[in-house]
Amino acid sequence: MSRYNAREVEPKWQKAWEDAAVFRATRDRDRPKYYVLEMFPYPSGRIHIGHTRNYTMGDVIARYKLAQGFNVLHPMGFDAFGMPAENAAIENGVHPGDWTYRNIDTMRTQMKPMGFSIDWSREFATCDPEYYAQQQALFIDMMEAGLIYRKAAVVNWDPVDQTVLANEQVIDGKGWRSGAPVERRELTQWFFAISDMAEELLTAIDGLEAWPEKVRTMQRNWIGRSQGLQFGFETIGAPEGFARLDVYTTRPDTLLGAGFAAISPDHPLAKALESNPEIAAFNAECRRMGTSEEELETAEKKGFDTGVRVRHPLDPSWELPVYIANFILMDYGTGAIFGCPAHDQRDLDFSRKYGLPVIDVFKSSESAPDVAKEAYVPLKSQPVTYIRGFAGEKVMTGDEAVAAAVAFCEEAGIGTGVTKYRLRDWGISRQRYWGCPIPMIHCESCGIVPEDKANLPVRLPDDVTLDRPGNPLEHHPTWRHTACPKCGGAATRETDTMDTFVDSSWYFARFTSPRAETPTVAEDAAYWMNVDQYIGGVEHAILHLLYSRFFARAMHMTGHLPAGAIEPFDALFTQGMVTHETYSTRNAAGRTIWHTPDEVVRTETGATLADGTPVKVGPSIKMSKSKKNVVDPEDIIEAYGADTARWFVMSDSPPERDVEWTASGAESAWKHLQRVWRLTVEIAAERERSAGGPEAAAGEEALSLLRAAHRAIRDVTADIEGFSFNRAVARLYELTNAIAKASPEAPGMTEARAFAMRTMAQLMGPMVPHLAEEVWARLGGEGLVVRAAWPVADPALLVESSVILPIQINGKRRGEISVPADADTGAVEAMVLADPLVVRALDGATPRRLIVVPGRIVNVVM
RNA sequence: GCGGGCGUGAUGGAAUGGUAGACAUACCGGACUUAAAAUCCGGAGGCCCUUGUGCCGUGGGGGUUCGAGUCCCCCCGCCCGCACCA
Repeated sequence: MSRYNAREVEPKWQKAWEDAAVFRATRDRDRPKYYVLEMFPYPSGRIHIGHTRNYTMGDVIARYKLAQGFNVLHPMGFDAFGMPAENAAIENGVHPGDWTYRNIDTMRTQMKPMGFSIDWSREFATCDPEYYAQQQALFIDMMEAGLIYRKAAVVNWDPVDQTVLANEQVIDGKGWRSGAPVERRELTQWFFAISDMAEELLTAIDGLEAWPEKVRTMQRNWIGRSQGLQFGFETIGAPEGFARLDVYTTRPDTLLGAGFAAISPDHPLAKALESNPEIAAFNAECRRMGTSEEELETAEKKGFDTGVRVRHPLDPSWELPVYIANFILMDYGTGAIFGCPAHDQRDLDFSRKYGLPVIDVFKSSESAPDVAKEAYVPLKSQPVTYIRGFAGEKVMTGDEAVAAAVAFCEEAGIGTGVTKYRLRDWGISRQRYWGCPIPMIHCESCGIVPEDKANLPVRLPDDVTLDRPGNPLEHHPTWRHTACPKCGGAATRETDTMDTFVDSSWYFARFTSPRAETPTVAEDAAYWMNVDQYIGGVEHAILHLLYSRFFARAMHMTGHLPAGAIEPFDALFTQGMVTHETYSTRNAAGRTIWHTPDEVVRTETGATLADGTPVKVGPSIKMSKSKKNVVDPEDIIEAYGADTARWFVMSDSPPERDVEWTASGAESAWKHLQRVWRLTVEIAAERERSAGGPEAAAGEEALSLLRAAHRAIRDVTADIEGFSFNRAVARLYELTNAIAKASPEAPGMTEARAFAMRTMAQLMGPMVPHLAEEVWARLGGEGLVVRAAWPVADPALLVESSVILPIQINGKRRGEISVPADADTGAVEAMVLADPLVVRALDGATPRRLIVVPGRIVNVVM
């Protein structure tokens, strides 16, 4: 029997799809549209198996919706600006653009044999001048709409390389290349005013019903709306101009538990005190830390007593010390707090360290002892007993107490209730070459003015030197010199480029009219938006998705998107990552050397290199180039074909969960597809033999197979709708087993088997499209299976005549009973009570309860 | 540190609060074969020399319920994000 030859079959059908332009998306008012999008890749070099999994998921949805009669848009592009291209340029002397476009070519070449239903005519890369020209136009429009401004912000500065470092380039407080201790430095930067939309972005989350709850929760927490009290401490011994110290607290109810006040090292008061050399030194030490929140929060808590005192707002005779503390963020609230150690673990740790008092404000109940071993931090919704309250009842919830405290303080003129957000404005300035130039011009007489739109794009120069420190655009000999678009005088260009997150914040809208001379085209955007199904990694749950939601609103405000598209992603699915074990050895210098999976031989006890050197097997983590734990899908395609790779990544693991890659899985996927193929050839031969003969009516066994096929239609459809691809695969295994077990000579079986197998071709088509076409064609399917309408289960073939109910006695399974499917509860109860098993168990007694869950279970409670 | 998630046989996993382990991998046995591969058929959570209408079993401990892998509380472990990685 001939083997299924993926190498021949797959290109054949890919050509057939291309010739028929099956995946070309064009506006068509007569068909409902469906826009499915996977987060586009960064062109890092090669596709890895994680991409394969991601795009196969999108492809299953796209092909399924196509079969359901939708006009499907399924585009692909490249998120092509970013640091790796510059790093490659520095390390290998290649131009970032050459490196990027070469990678894009490689990755496209790797993706095409996968047979994805992508409309490649819409492809673009964000580094294409045609794309970033429109991004610059958007920037100018957003500027005019008041969504962009400039302010000073803190960056990581490498004093040796004279460059700004990304957080990931700061390792243990040192620059990754220079090894020099990183400093914090202030630069004037461009900002998007996303925090102006904080409330809108927060409340609109409620409407995102087809988003995972966890992503909605993360976004809510990120925006971090809090209600609290802002008030001013009267200071004692503070420098000129600091008579008041404003603090913000979300727990004003704990004011009488105050132990100290603390300010950020970046607070103006902290800076004003730097004439004291000790304070200057402390602040400088704090500023040696990186800028990431994680680093600030996990660093050892340190403080410095400034000597300044503040008066407690409720008791002017009560003085509190003011510390500078390294864990206070200048960006949140007022950059100053009061510490309540009894009810905040961090404040407690701090108080212990510096010998500050700990005063309980409330307890869990009237009788609870006064304890201060551990900060008592109950949920704000939980009622507690106040022992040092000053407003409201003795027993109330934290929420009630906060409201009462705010009301009291407003009444007494101590402070005001305010709503604050954790969300900060989005700083987009990057002092790098390989990004979208910010289209602004600095003119001595006109100030900062936008470039004339007619002059867009502001192109990146090709001739740059990346091997010297600093921003390449800044030290390019001519690029920055230009004429002021307003007065025509000599002026200089902005040399900062945009954060690459900007590029990915509107690409989904660009796909609706990718070649237009404007960012979008109204009719196209109105027809195709929103993205009906967006698919991507959960690592983008916050930033990318939040920025995109902001951008969609900004694009609506500036006339580039319709009002209906301000929430651009109707449904979101976050797929898990593909992980793999890591393998490492140490070299003579003790440095860790990583090894790829194909360099390593697994043994029973561990792993070794080919030469027998023992290898340390590390945990299975996200595949990354740096850890070398990557698997190249090309190897699998070469050995087994694209369908095998697609089938494998869809089977076994639920798509939202991480999947650990193992080599054994691919071969079993291939075996299964071979089995489907053998059955197809067998059935095709049976049909040929019986051709022209009288058609036998379907007997009981054939009917049973038809029933199995219809159950598969019902279940696979539900599983695809619910993103349970692994279950859909299991259902298809069951159908294969049913077809294989059916006796070919049973009456009517030839056609029943052919029907079941054609159904299988349709149901597995979204996952293994090439094999599906081949099966479909061999068994008399009409046209291309990719164009065939999705099958519909016949309800008459789904009903069973009887069901088997397990019988529980006191919650433990003791037996089962077969009852007619249409028996009502009373009839089932009677049958259960008459069952010998139950009679014996009851031994003449009357059951206390009899629970019948129709179609599921019976529980007899004695 | 903060926010979010996950934890089920040897393995990947299945299970609207209702028969735990579907389906698959690996494994064991059988058929076919000179043999092997491939293929086909079958077995299988653990325990007991009590084989039963038995007991135990979904990271650990507690709770709600007629009934908990699923809901609630506490704990442990792992993973993701933390604003200049994409």
